[in-house]
Amino acid sequence: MPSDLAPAALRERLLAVVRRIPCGWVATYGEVAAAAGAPRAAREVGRALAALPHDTDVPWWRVVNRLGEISPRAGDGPTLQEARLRTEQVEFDPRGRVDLDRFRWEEHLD
DNA sequence: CTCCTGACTAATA
DNA sequence: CTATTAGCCAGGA
Repeated sequence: MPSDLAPAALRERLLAVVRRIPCGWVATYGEVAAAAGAPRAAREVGRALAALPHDTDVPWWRVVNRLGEISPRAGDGPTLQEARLRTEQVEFDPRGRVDLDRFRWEEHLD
């Protein structure tokens, strides 16, 4: 597998993976990176999502961290992300976490 | 070029 | 459970 992709190309590939996450499912940053062929690019996933325009077609809200939590980011809170996931029938624990055993999207199930 | 930062993870303590 | 350390890698100053 290609491990040395141009940074810009990698970003597009990561976003392409996110676009494939079905409604009602979530994926972790590490999963998205691995599916894109760059298992060490989890941080790049977060950066790519942060740079998305408001009118993007990329379902950025379906990406959570390895614990099933909405990763805290600078600025405004993650309430919008949680609301969008709830709209898709994704459930949250009292701790504010998604049960990855039930809602984690795995590429081979695509 | 170096240095710092971060929507990440993993391993310890 | 929390705290610390380390590895990671693209961007920005």
